[in-house]
Amino acid sequence: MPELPEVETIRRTLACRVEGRRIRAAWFLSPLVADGRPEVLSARLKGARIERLDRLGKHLLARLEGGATLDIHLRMTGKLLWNGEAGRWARAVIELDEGRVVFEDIRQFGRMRWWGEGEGPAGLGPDALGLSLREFAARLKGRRGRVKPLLLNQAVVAGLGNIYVDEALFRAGIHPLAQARRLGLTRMRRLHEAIMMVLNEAIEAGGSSIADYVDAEGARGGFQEWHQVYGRAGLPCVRCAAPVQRMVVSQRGTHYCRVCQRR
DNA sequence: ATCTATTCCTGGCTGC
DNA sequence: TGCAGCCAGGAATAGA
Repeated sequence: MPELPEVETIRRTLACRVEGRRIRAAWFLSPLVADGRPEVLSARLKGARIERLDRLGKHLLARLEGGATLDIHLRMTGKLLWNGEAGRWARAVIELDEGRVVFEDIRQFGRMRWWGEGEGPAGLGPDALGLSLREFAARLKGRRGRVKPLLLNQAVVAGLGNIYVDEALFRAGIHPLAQARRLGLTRMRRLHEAIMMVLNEAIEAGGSSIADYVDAEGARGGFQEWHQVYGRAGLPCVRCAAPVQRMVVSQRGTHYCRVCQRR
């Protein structure tokens, strides 16, 4: 599942390949194109130069000459492969003046969208990476609700998903069902630090490869080896040896230690 | 505002 | 070996 560290790793492995290149041709399969018809997107992209590859939360943003943006969201199983083959799971191919980008997506949840000049993905909070403690605390304090659903909400903080929320909450010693606005400054600071640490370490490791994720060169990530709770239900907690618990929160598998994580 | 359930989708896994 | 049934979950959506 590409979350912030995986999308950032893809951005880093792809940016040097596509920045400055011109799009010769592109095709897309429905329903990949979120807003409009695939052939309209193809026509818009033809001949455009990619100035820069940015990231906001889990969105990859290809900044095009003239101010438009191609917004790419990988959702669950989307991959962007540099010079990949247009095989069984290809949903889009973007041919550049040198090389090509193949979008593969087994489960077809991924979406691409065109934004005109001055437009962009709507309703996103600030990117999780580089978010200050002050702003982070303010955004959680102003909300009712439990901490895990809030951290998963992209309008609150952009970029966190199921894996990194579980990992950050464990490292901060906070229960996923804790009321966010009742977290004191100490625990808020610990949570902020845990998020930064987990995201930075995961980027350093090239992301987490549970099943499908690979970067633009086809390389798997290594951070799954460092997961402390995610996917470890029933195994001993790395801190206290009590079995890691699993429950469902917001329709998502939630992994935590009932000894180390307090409400 | 916050919550839950539903939808999309298919490879991989479990159990028989 | 085959097969049915379930599971994984990001985000949009509807309804309570």
